[in-house]
Amino acid sequence: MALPAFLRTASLLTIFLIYETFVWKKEETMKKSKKERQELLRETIKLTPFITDEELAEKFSVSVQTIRLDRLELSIPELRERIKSVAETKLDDVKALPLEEVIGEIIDLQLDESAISILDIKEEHVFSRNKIARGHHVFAQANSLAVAIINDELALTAKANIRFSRPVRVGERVVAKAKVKETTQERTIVEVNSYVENEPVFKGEFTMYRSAQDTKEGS
Amino acid sequence: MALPAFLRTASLLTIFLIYETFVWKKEETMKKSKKERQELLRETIKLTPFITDEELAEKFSVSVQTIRLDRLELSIPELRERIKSVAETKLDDVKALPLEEVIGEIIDLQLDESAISILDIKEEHVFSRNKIARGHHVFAQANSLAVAIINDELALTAKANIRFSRPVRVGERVVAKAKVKETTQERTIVEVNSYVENEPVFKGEFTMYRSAQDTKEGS
DNA sequence: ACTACTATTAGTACCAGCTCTTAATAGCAG
DNA sequence: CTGCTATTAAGAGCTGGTACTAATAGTAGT
Repeated sequence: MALPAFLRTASLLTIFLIYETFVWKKEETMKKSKKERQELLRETIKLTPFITDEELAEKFSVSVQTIRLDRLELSIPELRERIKSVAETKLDDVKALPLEEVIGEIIDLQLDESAISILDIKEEHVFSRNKIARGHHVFAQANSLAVAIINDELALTAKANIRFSRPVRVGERVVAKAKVKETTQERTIVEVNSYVENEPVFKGEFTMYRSAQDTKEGS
Repeated sequence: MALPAFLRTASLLTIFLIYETFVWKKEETMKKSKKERQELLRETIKLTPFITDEELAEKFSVSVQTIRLDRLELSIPELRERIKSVAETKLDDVKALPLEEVIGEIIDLQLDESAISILDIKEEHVFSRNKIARGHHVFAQANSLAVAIINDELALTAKANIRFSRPVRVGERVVAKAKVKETTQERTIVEVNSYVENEPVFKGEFTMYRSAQDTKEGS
């Protein structure tokens, strides 16, 4: 993962968890020692990189200057640089091919035509009992692909008709191939077929609503 | 596709290609008309969003002010805003990752009869652009419930027919109610209806294979 | 030729969010 | 009481802008 240095050691999961919560309580009333504060500072910026010195100062109940001194000592770049490097790794990712809101890695994308993504089934995708992938992961890969293929501001899944033709096991690589079957003004029908080594495992027809900013449901 | 507006119509591949190349020749010697220039400007920023007005001014051999007027007319945000929105979609990616085991909290379970689960839609479930939940989360909740209701060692989703009837937004609580409709030796048909405050948002019919230790696919 | 209008350019004041530097102050340990 | 660290403050300067006013050039219409 091409993450910038100030983010690199954070668990991605944690990032989002805390990023989400975002309820910035001041770090207690008691003042921390310099070391403690700097450690927390480092964590804080790692978790919520888009935070100004001023906000940090308030959070830790110290002056802005202290925060800047801390950043200097910890070699943490300023906000705008942090934003920029996040944005840059984003562009990197575009190069590397994996895409946004997508489960699975998109390896080919012809907008409004066809797309291919792969998903490696790992332990976290399967039932521990039998090592068979939970269906919703395979569905999510296909659904994500159906969303990604739509070259429009908004794409929402309205309907889907799916069939799992054989179980997928841990270690297997699912290749999903999406093809646009039909396009009307408002909706697009996308067919997704998923395979493990050329053997079909999943087939789905997705009716996607496009653009119309508030129509049906979301994916 | 959660790309910022100023990027939205560009091919991702193209973005990086040109971004990479980055050899900025001045746009000819001849001055273009306003319309031509603005069109090129829009393209240029789409392809290389990290470009300052000054650089653009040089590229088009006009003054910085003209570039700013153009951006104003074209509603293209300033550099720092552009960088920021690219960075934000990057954080979306991080946020979008988790899709755990059992989705939703099961609050009632009558094996082989009915079941209810709730899922609170949080930031990580939605598209940041419009705060609408990604379909696969709503699907996953229903599918998980369909699996849980089966009183057997193994339950795999074989087929599903689903429909999203209205978008679910962040902050809303989805209540999924599952009911067993039909049971034969090998398979069970489960109907799941999901609501937000009694308003239907999702409906699905799941055909589940039970027990038969290796039949169909996984959920 | 005069007027109207568009496009372009210039200049000023202001902003966020910094960096860099100098300097003052508080608190504590030896 | 001295020396040291930590903290805070104050000020200049930077980048990449926004917002606004105003001057100028060129072209078209009458």
